[in-house]
Amino acid sequence: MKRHSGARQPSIGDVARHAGVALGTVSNALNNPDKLAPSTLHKVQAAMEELGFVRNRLATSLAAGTGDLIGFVIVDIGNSLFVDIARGAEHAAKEQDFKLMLANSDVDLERQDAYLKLFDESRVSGVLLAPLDAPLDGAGIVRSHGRPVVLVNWPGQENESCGVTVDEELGGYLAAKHLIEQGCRSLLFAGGPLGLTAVRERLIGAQRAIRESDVPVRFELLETERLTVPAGLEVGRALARRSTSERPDGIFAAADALAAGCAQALLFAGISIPGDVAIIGYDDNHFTADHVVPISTVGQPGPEMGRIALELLIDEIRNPRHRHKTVTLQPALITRASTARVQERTV
Amino acid sequence: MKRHSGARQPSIGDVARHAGVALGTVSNALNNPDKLAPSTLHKVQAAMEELGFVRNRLATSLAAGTGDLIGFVIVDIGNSLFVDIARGAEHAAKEQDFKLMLANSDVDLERQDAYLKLFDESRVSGVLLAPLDAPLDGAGIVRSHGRPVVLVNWPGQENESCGVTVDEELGGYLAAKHLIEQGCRSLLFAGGPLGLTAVRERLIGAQRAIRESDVPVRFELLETERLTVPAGLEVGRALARRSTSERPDGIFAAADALAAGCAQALLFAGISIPGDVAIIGYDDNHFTADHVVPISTVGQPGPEMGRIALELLIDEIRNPRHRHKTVTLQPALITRASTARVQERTV
DNA sequence: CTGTTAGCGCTTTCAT
DNA sequence: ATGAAAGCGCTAACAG
Repeated sequence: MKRHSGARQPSIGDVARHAGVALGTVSNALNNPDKLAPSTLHKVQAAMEELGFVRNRLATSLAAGTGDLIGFVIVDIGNSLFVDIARGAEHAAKEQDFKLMLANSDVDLERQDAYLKLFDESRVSGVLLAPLDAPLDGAGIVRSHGRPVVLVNWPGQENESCGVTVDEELGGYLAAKHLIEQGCRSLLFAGGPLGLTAVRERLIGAQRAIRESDVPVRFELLETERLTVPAGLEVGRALARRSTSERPDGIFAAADALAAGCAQALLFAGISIPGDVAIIGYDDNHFTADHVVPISTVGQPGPEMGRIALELLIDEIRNPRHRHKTVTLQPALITRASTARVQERTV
Repeated sequence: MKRHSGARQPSIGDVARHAGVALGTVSNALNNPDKLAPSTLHKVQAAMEELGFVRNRLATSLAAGTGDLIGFVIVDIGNSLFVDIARGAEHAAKEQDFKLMLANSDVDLERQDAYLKLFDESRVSGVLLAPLDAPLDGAGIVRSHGRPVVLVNWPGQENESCGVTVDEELGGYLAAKHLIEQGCRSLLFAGGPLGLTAVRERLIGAQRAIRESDVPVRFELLETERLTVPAGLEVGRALARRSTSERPDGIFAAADALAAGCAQALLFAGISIPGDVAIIGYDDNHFTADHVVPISTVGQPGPEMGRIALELLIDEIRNPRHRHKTVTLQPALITRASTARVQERTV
């Protein structure tokens, strides 16, 4: 392994010369190794080793007209759901011999579009997009014309692309139903802004659970500005100030961070969880399990979302008779101490 | 914006024909727009728009021999420190007109090397590497021969590459000193495995703080198998079983997750924090601030690490007289409720 | 500004 | 297996 400081990197031509074979043979050693006699193959590989040959993917993909790269534009790399999705996608990519490159749009539509364009220009075989809760009929998708795109955590676009989603309404339903089953009779839904599709759907699910309940359940909606710990603290403090009778006995926070903040404020005020009030979050972020009072939540199958999204993408890449579809996965209720109430259900 | 389903994507040749200009003029429109008359520039841009032209970076970089791509291989995309670093790097990259692509090695040396190779083959201008705490003299660095590499959260290699690190020893010192100043006289250092460089350095810093203390402080080392919440729970439970006199009054956990688990177990056992025992973590992971008892910690300047690393990398790319160096940043003590003890310092 | 051309490193095909 | 050659889409340099 020699040092070629400053010099041009060796090409397959150099390798061919060094190994005393034809240029085409080196190309074959790279792409159709079994079409070569073992001895020549070895000779070529030895030459590559000695020269420190590094294949040039730019030239390879340009000449071949195809590649094995997949780009994944992620809204928020700080969110454990998307990290889980990325892991699942990477696993699946590896199995199909595709390489996965990530780009973080950081909840910024402009950067999302910029990265979509980058992947488009890089002639990736396909792109995975975990989009913002914002219109993607703009430059983003348009730019990707002709290139397969699969939406993750977002429904596919009619005749345009596949999508993988989780049934948010069901998640909301499960959470609220669980609270009711644990004996809660006065529910508070905290979350927002309601402009967010996911929040709205979770709310709708919760309301359905209440409608379908065979015991009467009071319901209250508290819209928050954000889905963060500080927002949750605010909710918790506000509730702590209420009289016991006016306080809900079950809280469904639309996100774990919100639930965590809320729980913290309530505990601080001496209100017991789940004794006085049960609380459940959403997303199964890693920290909920590690809370003093482990918080119940609704988990999304991140790794599976990533895996399925990638499989849909590869099908679109390889299968000429590919048909777009949206796969909807089911969230799972994860019960922990924060909702472990004695059953108070009336007889 | 027409659909070219299935058809070849338009090239600059197509654009030239469509706009009625020379091929070279289109190339200029892309690379030296100011060398064109505004009217022709417009004509070309209009043609691009109409044809849905997407520049081919493969061809561009291949022909030009250079590009504007930087690859970042991250050990653990689930760790908020690295996410912060990535954010800082992305910011800096944007300012210098470089594009940042991410790859997650997921704490796997094999995948780390695979991605380094991928970037190498993709002829990126440079690569940022947040490496495993494992030898990188192997395929990893070797593969990257000739291509600038900057190590993040790891010291640069002698005459090989730059690095950006944080003074872990200082962090350990600050944490232990803080506990002592808060009145702790019996310290426990929990963390491990001690094979991890960072853990070892934090430990050494803590021991120095004790040596330098002008009051006698007892010290105990408890090596853990991992730096996780479950490991912390175990530590906490073990401590809870001890008699009060044998229990330390200050705990320095080498990582936040460890501290969180430990705090949880202690609180569960009815031991007060910081009343009976103060506790401090390390890393400033987002969840420490959101604990019931907000946990003190030592924070690393993630975004700045990323920014500096990228600047070092760009200097190496552009400046022929570049000299390798390792920049060491300072961690910051972040005090919260978990160490807010009444000063018990003897007179 | 035009028109042309060599060449980036590779794939692919063809005849030998 | 070889050797030659066209072409992928672009840059860069040239004469006009």
